[in-house]
Amino acid sequence: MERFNFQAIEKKWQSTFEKQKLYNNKSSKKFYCLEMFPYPSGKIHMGHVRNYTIGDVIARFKFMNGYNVLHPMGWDAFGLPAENAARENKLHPKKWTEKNISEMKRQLKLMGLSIDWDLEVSTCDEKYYKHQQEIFIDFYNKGLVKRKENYVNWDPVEQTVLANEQVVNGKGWRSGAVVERKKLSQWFFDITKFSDDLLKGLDKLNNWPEKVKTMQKNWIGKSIGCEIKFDIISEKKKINVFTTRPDTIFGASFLAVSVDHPICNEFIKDEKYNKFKDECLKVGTTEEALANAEKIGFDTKLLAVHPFIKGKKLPVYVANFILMDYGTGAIFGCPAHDQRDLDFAKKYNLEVTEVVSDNPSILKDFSSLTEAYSGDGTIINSDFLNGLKVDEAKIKIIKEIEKRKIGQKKITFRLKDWGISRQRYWGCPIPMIHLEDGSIVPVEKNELPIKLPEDIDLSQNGNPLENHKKWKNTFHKKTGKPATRETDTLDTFVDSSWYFLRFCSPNTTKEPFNIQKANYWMPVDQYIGGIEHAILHLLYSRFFMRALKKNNNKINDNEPFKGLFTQGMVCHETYKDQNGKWLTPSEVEKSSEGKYKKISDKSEVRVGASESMSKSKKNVVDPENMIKSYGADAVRWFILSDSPPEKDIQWSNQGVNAAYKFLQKIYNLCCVVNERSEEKNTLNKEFDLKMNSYVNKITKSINDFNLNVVVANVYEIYNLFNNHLNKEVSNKSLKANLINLMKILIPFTPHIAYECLEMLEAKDNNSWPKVNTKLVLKEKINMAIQVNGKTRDVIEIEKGVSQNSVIKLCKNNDKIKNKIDDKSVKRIIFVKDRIINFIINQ
RNA sequence: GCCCUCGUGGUGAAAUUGGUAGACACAAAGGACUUAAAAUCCUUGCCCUUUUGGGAGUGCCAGUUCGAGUCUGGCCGAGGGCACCA
Repeated sequence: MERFNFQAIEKKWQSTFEKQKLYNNKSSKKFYCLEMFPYPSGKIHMGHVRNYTIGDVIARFKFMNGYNVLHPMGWDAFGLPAENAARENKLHPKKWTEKNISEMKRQLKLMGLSIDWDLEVSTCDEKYYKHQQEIFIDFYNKGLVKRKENYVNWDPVEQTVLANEQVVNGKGWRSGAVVERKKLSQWFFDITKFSDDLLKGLDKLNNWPEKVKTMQKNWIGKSIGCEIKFDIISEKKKINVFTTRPDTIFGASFLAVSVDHPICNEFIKDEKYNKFKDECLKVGTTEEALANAEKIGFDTKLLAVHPFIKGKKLPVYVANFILMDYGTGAIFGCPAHDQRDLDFAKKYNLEVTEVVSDNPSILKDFSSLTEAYSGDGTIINSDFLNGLKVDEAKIKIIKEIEKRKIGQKKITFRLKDWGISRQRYWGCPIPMIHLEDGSIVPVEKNELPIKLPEDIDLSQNGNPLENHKKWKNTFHKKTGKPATRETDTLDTFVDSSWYFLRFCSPNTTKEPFNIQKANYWMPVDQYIGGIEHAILHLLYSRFFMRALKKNNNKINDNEPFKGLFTQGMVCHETYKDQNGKWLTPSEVEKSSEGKYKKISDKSEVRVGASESMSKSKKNVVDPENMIKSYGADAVRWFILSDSPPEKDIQWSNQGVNAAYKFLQKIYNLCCVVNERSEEKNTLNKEFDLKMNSYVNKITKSINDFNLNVVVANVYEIYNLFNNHLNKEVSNKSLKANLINLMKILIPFTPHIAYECLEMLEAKDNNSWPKVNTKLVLKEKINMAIQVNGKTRDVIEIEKGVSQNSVIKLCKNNDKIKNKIDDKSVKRIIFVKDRIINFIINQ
């Protein structure tokens, strides 16, 4: 028995993997396998290991099945941490990033991935961002870039603008500083132009998780309704209201507007109003706070005229639950059929009129009810709408509103334009210049790239580009007039919105990507990454494809990712010492009694819940250490076993150790079979049949991403071999099947698999074992024999055995025959290859 | 508050989509080998019975069915998402 020396073997095969390309020159079928590229933070973590292992399984599997596989890797290399690190360590962001990239690349290579490193791209490389600037100018020329003055979330620590989605509980998602509101001129991509198309496109993405599609649908938030203009009594003003329930107009009892609504301008000096406004702000903007907040309002004393009920006047309130940036910033309140309106009406003693009923003969009494009725039903108390269903009433009332010219049908989206300006140094410069006359124009394309200056001063606050006068001051090439550069850089989500296209032709210098190559490789067949990018990154990339296609109609696709898989997180138990300080797993050991102790002083350790690995809780394990101790194959094998890839997984040393032991056993099995010489052959057929069945199952499981089931099946195959080693199976059959097992292992544990295949002198190692469909038909199956639905025995029979033959078998079966004499059997249920159930009188 | 997802042994989980519940693995207990330990291998794992057997059992309650982890209704619990979206 030889010891499997993983260190030597992994080193040996990794040099092969580096040269290996997953392109089958025979094949015209393509497969683009992509994992979300990492931010070069310094070292890889277990989340990367899981992500890239899953991707590697798919890439190698598809290659072995005859596809041309594109499997690239790159770096999402711009971003704030580089600037923070630069300030802390006095290391230039570029140097810091380059150092991290080379370190992480070295670590990734230790994993034995089938990455084609010739395709590597880095977003902070001017060869990459040059083309991004080109794309920006193209979008600008197509009218997809806007400049808007807008309130922004200003992070006082980072001195930068945050996207809405980067504000968590009113604080910056990275800095944690309380975010301020500030008005700035910003660049925007006109993503809302594509709202409807982005929504419709989701329906065609059959290989996306439903969860992600639902999140995007909610984010885009299409609602169909109408606008209605209300006249204000004794003033010339009108209030324009948006509603999705125009059918409830006869139940309206008040109007409510946002505190930011223009009509509020006349109250700016009103003490009561300002008090109310402060009250609204105090509640905060977080959703949770608002949900628990009481509905409050400010009575403007204005009265609006009900457009359909003669003489009816509606009080106008300013209410804390109305937002200016959705719809028109004003609503009409129909308390009977909207919960918030009902809460509000009860507080201010407003009228509640029921206008939709699920049972018109029994009217609801909303003076005692606390729940609004928002379901379907028949319209009542509503003049010409009476008797209609909700949907019919909506159509009729909108027609009437349009006829009277007091409003019109309107579709609203919640999706907002994508603000792309960042007041930061370490990002892609926006290729625009400001002329003295105030106009802003793009630079000439032949001036690109607009490079980031390297001599910058990071010790000052604010944007280093703003402070760099030499870089900032320039000339307009056409007119020779002095100009200043735009000092905003692009949001890093822009960088990651087209990198998958660049991978198709990473070295082309003429254009962002070669269209023929992009049309061949795109869309990405399988994209794999974390659920945290469910909305932004994926939505922005979908927008980019559409915008690029608008710019160049030779592009075939408008969806970048045909298949999406979101893997779960890697978790670990948490440890605290006696003083409540977090401990890393490497500081803790398990004693022989099963108790956890601190290694340094043997004091007791409190074990906490398993949570996703984070630096703050110290429950992290270093992938490189693990690879050093157990080998890359064992780490890969363990991270794929036990839990389904989409669920969280718990990292444990016991688990990875078990994986390590199993690979050792696999290696020993190969040694044993390789040295065995005797020829026996009575059981070959049965053995071949079983192996064939496993190959069939595993092939299906990989296609369905049930990788943990594959691992379980491989354990079963190992047990099968172990059981047959001493039986009469010829070594020829054992060896042939063992070669197939090793081929199955290539995507999972490539080093040991190739090593064993070499030992077994296997040929054609790049093809996946073929399933013999004729043998699948001959497989034996276990059939349950039930009496009154209870399983009484299980028999092994061949596939396709008829009902009569099975009944015969049952009548001869010792456990069954005395239970099923002809008189008592009432009915027989027979499902071929599954089950037979005898229903008997009791 | 709204939306989505999920509840199976001590643990991670399987279950051919309505057909043998708990595959496979981790942990545990017992045993074999060993002077010993490690490594390795075997056995066990709810209740009743000495065994053969029999019974209960997939969060809870009901229903559909010859048959329910899977379908339906109601309840309870956990996790995730959210921009009070009119």
